[in-house]
Amino acid sequence: MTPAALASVCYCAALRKATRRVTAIYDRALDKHGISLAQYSLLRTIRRRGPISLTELAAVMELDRSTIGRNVRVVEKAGWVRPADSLDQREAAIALTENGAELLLRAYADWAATQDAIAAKLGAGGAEALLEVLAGL
Amino acid sequence: MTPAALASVCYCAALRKATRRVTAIYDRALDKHGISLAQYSLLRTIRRRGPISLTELAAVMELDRSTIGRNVRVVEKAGWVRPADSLDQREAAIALTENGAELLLRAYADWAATQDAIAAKLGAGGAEALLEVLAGL
DNA sequence: CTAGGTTGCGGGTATATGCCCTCATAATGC
DNA sequence: GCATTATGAGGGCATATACCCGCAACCTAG
Repeated sequence: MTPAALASVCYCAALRKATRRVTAIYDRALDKHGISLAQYSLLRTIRRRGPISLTELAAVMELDRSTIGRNVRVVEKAGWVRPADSLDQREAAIALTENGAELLLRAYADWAATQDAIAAKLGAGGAEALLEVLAGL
Repeated sequence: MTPAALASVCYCAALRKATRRVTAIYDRALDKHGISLAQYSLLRTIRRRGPISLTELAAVMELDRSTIGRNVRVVEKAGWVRPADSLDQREAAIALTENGAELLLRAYADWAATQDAIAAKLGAGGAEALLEVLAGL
């Protein structure tokens, strides 16, 4: 049997299914703050990388530039992100607002609790192992 | 340090990023057949589960019913899927067409090669381990 | 200092995804 | 047998995602 025949389960389909499942868990935990996991992740990245251009943000998050543009538009409309100054007139640099920073603080406990729940489900060492495997993909 | 503080990397964000990356790899491999990984996976499930209702298909794939409805509409328009008979008048049962079955056969080699490439990247035992971990999520 | 290439974004288009509401059909209780 | 409940789809709405194209601003050769 070839390896592929052995693995009749598609790695990609399995990844996608697990991602949907896990995303739903985080989304439910963050729902009371009016934010999705994708948005929480976006804001966290913006907080860490300070004022940042859309292109650089896209590179960091490995998302298409246009995707970043649209996603940022949503959190900007919500008041969590604002345009930031930039020397390059082409650049649309953005930064976290006070409201955005406060939201991240408010939501942190729920995010962390979910992290712990996932880690517990993965068992001892499983969480680190998962992150390592995912990073290798 | 709490477990959450240790794991400053969000499991969900890591999963989502890896899934985007891997999906892009499969999508590129399947592109010459005019099909995406998501569609390939959908067709494969329809082939295996024979004529099936949208609700059952949604349950099997763990997707929202409305999502399945839309995704099926796309592959149906492409001629890979057709409506099937059903006793329940409410049900929209569907089945693979000849074209759909042939497409799956044509695309198989490229899918399998991608599977092997991913397995190689994961190393010995890594692939099985990944599937096991994902199934546990 | 201008011409041409480069880079940064936005918009158009399409799929993928989920939630909610509505409608039609089935099943069930009385 | 009819009223109520349950089930199956579909449509509206919103976000997430990618690709391509065009425009504007930069930058660099000459």
